[in-house]
Parts: sequence; structure tokens; C-alpha cells
Amino acid sequence: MKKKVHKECMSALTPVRDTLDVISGKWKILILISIWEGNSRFREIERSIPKLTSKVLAKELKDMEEHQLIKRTVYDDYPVRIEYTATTYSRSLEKVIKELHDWGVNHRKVIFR
Amino acid sequence: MKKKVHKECMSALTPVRDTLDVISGKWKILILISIWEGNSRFREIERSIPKLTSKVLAKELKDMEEHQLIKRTVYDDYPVRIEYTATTYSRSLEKVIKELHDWGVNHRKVIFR
DNA sequence: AATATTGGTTACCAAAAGGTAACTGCTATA
DNA sequence: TATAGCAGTTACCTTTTGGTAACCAATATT
Repeated sequence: MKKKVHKECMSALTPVRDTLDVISGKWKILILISIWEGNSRFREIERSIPKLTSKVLAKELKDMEEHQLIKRTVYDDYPVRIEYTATTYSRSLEKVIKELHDWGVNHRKVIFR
Repeated sequence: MKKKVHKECMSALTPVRDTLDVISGKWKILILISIWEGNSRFREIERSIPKLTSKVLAKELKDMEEHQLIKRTVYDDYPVRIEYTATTYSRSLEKVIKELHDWGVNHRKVIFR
């Protein structure tokens, strides 16, 4: 009798993949934290994260906006000012990130003992 | 006054990255679950996950062994039998995966409302 | 005797992610 | 008038990740 990854498992995995898509990658969490810390202007965020470039930042910000983690607001001052702010919803990621963090901290102990 | 991602944040991020390295990627969690479910032989695991190939499986298994999520045991039967089993430690990932899962489930509701 | 199964490895490719640097039109400052 | 800042965009390149298919030496099955 052949074993399989049950269908229940597979479907339970979709949301796991979704979450990983939202937070994995080299910069996403970094950018989110930068905005949580109060950085709001494009160049400000860019400068706050060493080695992050405009191209990547622009792409990630679009992504994060789609996922409703941040809001992009255009203020029609002269010149136009654009501000990125974290949504209340984005804060729901804190718990997830904390879990990842805690596991990672312990994992180092496990690996380097 | 220029804002920066504080050093504390940066260093707190290393463990988050570590964890993501261990669990992200297209197959890792799938393979872990397959082994949790009782699949132990190489071909058995391979067959249990549609589209997974030997090459990728071999690589991921090595990775997971390094991270002490699984154990590779060689039984000197004729012919040699090799078994992969999940470590007790691997179970500590369940909580993390659950967090990712729960957030993902809710995220779908948020996005498609 | 021929074919399948075991646990992989190898060489070659394709796609995705990320990096580099130049450039845009606009405004503000020196 | 020259330079710098703003919020990006564009073309091109490299690295990482994953996929394809063939192959190995052994044993087991038909």
C-alpha cells in the first residue's frame, strides 16, 4: 500500500506557502521593520537599510501594498510628497516573526552545541 | 536626524533569517511532513510528493540532516536499506508552521474580501 | 534473460531573485 | 547656473533555485 501526502496536508500547506511568500526574501521583513520604526519616505527607507537599492525597494513596496501591509499615500504638496505607512493589519505579523525569531535563536544553540 | 534600522533590530533578524533558511523553499516543509507521516525510504518519500525529483530530494535531505531535522540510518541488510526518520527536535517546527498556517488562512480572508 | 527497484549522482537548462548603474522629470538649494 | 534631492524606472547582468533526463552498481522480480 503506497503512502501519499494526504490531500488534507496539501491543502493545509497552501496558507503556509502564502505566508512564506509574503515574508520570505532578502528584504521584506527588513523593510517592514524600517517602516514600523517610523521611516516613511522612499529615500528614507532606502537609506535606513544598507545595500538595499531603489529597484528592489520599489518592487517590494508594491508587493507589500498589495498584501495590505503598508499604505502608500500621495500628498499633493509642492513638490508631491509620498509616504509609506504600516497598516494595523501588518502588526499581525509580529507574532509570526516572533515565532520565527524564537525558533531561530534556539536553533543556533542546537546546531552549535 | 537620520533614522536607521537599529543594530538591535538587525541582530534580532539573524535568527529570523536562519529559520526562514531552514523552512522556506518549495519542498522542505512538504518533505518534512512526508517523513512525519511515516515515509522513510528515499523512493517512498519521492513518490509521496508529486513532481519532486531525486536530485532535489537528495539535496533537501542533506540540508535537513545538517539541521538535525531528520536522521539518515543505514541498515546493513542485503541489500543495504536506508531510512530517513524525523527527529524529536523536528517537532519543534510544528508550532512555527502552525503560526505560518494560521496567518496564511486569515490572510486569504483579508485579501479576498 | 530481461526488466524493475534501490539510493542516489551528473551534466545541462530554465526561471526567479537580486544586483549595478544610468537615467527620468520635477523641485530646491547653493 | 550647477548641483542635489525626490520617487522611482530601465536595461543588462549574476546568482540562486529548481527542473530534465540520463546514468550508476547493486539486488529483486517476472
